[in-house]
Amino acid sequence: MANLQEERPDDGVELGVLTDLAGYHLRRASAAFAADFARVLEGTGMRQVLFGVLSVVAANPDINQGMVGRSLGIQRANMVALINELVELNLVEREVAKDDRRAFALRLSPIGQDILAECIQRIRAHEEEMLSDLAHDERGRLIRLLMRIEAKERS
Amino acid sequence: MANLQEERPDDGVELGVLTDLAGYHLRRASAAFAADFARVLEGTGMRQVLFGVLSVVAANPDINQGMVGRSLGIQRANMVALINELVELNLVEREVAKDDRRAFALRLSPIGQDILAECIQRIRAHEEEMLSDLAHDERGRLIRLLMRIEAKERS
DNA sequence: TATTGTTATACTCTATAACTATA
DNA sequence: TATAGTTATAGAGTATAACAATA
Repeated sequence: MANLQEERPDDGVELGVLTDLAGYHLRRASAAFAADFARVLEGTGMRQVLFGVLSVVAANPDINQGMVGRSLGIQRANMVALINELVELNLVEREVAKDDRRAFALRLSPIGQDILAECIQRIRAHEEEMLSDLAHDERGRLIRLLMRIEAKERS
Repeated sequence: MANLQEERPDDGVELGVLTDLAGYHLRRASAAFAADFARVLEGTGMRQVLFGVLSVVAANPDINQGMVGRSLGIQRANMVALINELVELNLVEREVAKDDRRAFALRLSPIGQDILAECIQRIRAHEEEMLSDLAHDERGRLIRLLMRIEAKERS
């Protein structure tokens, strides 16, 4: 890994060992993305996590909370408030599952589909902006590298 | 030997539009890193953020809180408790700055230097583990890509 | 006036344990 | 016994506004 130490865009402040730690840069890049994300979704009532839930529910009609949570790395307990929020916003419909009366079957409402579509449009523009310095093949390469790191997670 | 880790709890669940969003994968990869990080630093009393502060203070003796915060993207107000914590742990020494009586000059204590060294050792091993699937040139490429995204952040 | 550190505050995200009702 | 959803709770991280001392 060639000398990253020489690339120091900060105001004279050295980052020390952080400079060449992937974990640090992952954190900062992720935070940079998230900070702008809030601005991008302003007015839609959506947040990063809620959008994630909408996306998974849209792609898996009648999925239940637990499975949504597991796919996104969200605890069962923390899913409750998120789903309540989406139901109260009339974005998600929640019915007792026909095959398992403990579970809820989740679906997007028509409004939920509209909101999701609107968010997707904004988010695609946001990605375009954040990744504008990266060539097209670099973007794909980045995502593939990130997926290999995600796969390393231990439960 | 069968690999038990192979069992993915989100089997069959589609992520929808998230699948090819860099922001999503950034978030998940960053979370994967952070989750293991806590385990790696267990017993040292350190956390991701505290380690970041130690690293910057070590690299910039007599730096003040505000500059540390700015370099790491931490608000002034939130730096207070972090520095207090490090001072109470006897890892950081805090003196009124000679050239500016509003500010504190921060330095690592001898113990702080030891703890930092210990953390660096563990973190390097952690990085090695998390990035074991990536070739050496891929790791450098990943960090460079991430730095270009960080640079996109708006203040 | 601007800046350094500070307090107070609030919201989100995350993590755990214990409960209920079904399976 | 195990699982789906729930409640309660607590700890972090993050964000803003306002203040005192100093520049």
